[in-house]
Order: sequence, then structure tokens, then C-alpha cells
Amino acid sequence: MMQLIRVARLHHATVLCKPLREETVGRPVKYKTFDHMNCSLAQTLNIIGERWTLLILRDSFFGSKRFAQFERNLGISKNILTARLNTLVEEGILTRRTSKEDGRTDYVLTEQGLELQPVLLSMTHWGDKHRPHPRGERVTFVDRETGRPIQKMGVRGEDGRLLAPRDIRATAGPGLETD
Amino acid sequence: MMQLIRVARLHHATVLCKPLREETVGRPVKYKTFDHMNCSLAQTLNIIGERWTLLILRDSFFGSKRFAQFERNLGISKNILTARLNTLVEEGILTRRTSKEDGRTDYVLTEQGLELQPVLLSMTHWGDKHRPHPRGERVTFVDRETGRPIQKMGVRGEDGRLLAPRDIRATAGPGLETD
DNA sequence: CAGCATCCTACGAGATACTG
DNA sequence: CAGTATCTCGTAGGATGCTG
Repeated sequence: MMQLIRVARLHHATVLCKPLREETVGRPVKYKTFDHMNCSLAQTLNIIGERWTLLILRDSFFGSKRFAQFERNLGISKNILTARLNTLVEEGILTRRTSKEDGRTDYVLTEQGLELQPVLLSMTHWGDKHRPHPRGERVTFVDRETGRPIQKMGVRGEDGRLLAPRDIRATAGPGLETD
Repeated sequence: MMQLIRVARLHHATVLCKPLREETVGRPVKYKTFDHMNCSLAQTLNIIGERWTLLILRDSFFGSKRFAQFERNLGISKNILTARLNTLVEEGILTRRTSKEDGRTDYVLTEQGLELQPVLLSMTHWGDKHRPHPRGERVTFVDRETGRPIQKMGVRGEDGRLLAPRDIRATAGPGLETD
């Protein structure tokens, strides 16, 4: 039978991401950022968690470089695009570069940005599987060298075995304050 | 069987996600959903792209089941939590289940939900690497069987080789309308 | 073309009070 | 405990128009 998923030994008394509890009482309601949470996921979400950001990055991966390209491809409004590009540049995900052809600005993925590819692909694969297009896959990613499709993103143990969600356990690392 | 891939080069003229351009002129300004985009990433973002959603799911993966647990652990307000839980249930990511112990409601990950783990882990790994905690990793995920840390999420070719971002190419699949 | 600068709307979100 | 109902505010997002 479906055993209960004790994913985490890490009992929850050990609060993983400490919630905010400061003098926000009766005060103007600001959005909480996730900065205070000592959690890598929250850190990442702070950067790429906004509505348009991942789509901009997707477009980057597909080769878009110019403001106008993003604008046209996504149908995003300029002010939002400006804002998102700025934070992406500030965060070192994209970098501005002057085009040698026409001297205008190109937005190019940095190494940090390129390393977001697993995130993008995981989400794309999930969508492929669970929210499919009736006619089949929309975009297939292939190994440039062999031309064969890449594997679906999956979790692997040290030995390379594919692991199911329940095969994984979370343990506290040194960066987790257990005060 | 793995179906053959069309090696259409997918130049960017083929707009991947067609932007919205309907009668929104001068009309009340609604947020655009990403529904109209024929893009798996956009579909996924429509569901889990909101600010708190992934953090709720993370908490689920760590074993939280109850409304109050999420509320306490995340410091999220009740109305938002209610809304997010509702859409997650509607979308089949979580399911409501009556606890056998006290008859109250449990929120449990469905299979679809469990399969979001690569997304969560990819983001966590990115955060671990690029926005690290000074003292080191906060949470380490290990293979339950061997107790050894899992591999970092990475893209693999059919043959199992790890691929770098530039080793991958996108090709148009049958679900992509090239009108 | 690549943006700022404006102006406006609607949604996301926080706090609190209330219900079964 | 598990929400629902309200009220309020801030911020994301949209539609322009203007500039170098």
C-alpha cells in the first residue's frame, strides 16, 4: 500500500525556512521577500520567481538577444520587460553586450544563466507530460552531437540509478541553523 | 518507441509562443495568462508560477500536510494559502484526504505533484551553488537506500552523457503549430 | 531600436475578525 | 483547526507617449 512519504527525517520542528515575524504589525503591508528564508529554493525564487522571468530566459535559450525580440515573442509590455531585464542583469543571469553589427544592446546568458537550464527543462518536461498538446510534443530537445532526444530530467543517485520521489530523503546540512 | 525527430532548425521566425493580440485595446487591463502560448513551460508556469506555490510544495515534500503547518512554516497569510491550496487541488497537484487520526483535512501530493520534484531540486541546486549559505549547504538530499547524496540535477543525452547547455538543440515537434 | 516616464488597473498579499 | 469574509495596500502588469 501507499506508504506514507516520510521524505524528511528533518522533522518539522526544525523550521526550514523561518517565517518573518518582526514589527510588521499594523504597518504598511509590504510583500514579503523570501530573503530571510534560509533555503536555496527561496533564494532562487527571489530571482527567477516572477511571472515573466522564466519565459524571458526561455527566449534567451532559444536565441533571443534583443529587447525588441523579447517584446515581440512574448507579448510583454516594455516597462515590465525593462524591469525584468534589469534585475536579470543585476543578478548576473544575463549580461549586456554591445553588438558588433549595429552597436545596439544584446542580452546574453551568463554562465550562471546557462546553468538554469535544468530548471527550464524540468518544467518543460513536466508540462509535456501533464499538460500535453493534443498533437504531441511541441519542442523536442536533442543532443547536438547525436541528434537524439535528451533524457527526461530525473533524479539520480550517486551511482547513477534513477530515483523516484520517495527514494529520496532530506538531511540537514551545515548551512541550516538549528537554533 | 522513440519517434523520429524532425530536424527543422526552428529558426526564431517560427514564433514559439505566440503572443496575445486580441481585442484588449482600451479595455480593462487583465493580466495575461500564458494559456494561449503553445509552450509546455508556459503551461507549467500557469500552475506553479505564483509566488508562494513552489514553497508550499516544498513544504509538502518535507512532510507538511495540514493547513496550519503550511501557515506556520511559511508565514503565509490564510487567504493566500487557501487560494493556493485550492488551485493546487484543482490542478491535481495536491489532493485532500481526511485524516484517519482526527478526521481533519490533509493535503497530500499526488503523482503529478511528486513528479515536480526535479523542478524543485533543480532550483534548489542552483541556489545552493549560486546563492550559497556561508556555512555550506542547508539541506542535502540523499538516496534513501545508500544514504549518499544524490547527483546534482543535470541534462543527459540518450546515452547518459552529461550535456552542457550548448550541447543541446531544440527542434520543432508535432505539437508546434507552424502556421 | 532601446528604452524611460506616465498613468491606470487588477491582482497578490497582509491583517484581522468571524464561522462550523 | 480549517478555513471564509473583509478591508486595505502595494506591486505587477498593461497601454500609451516621448526621447536619443
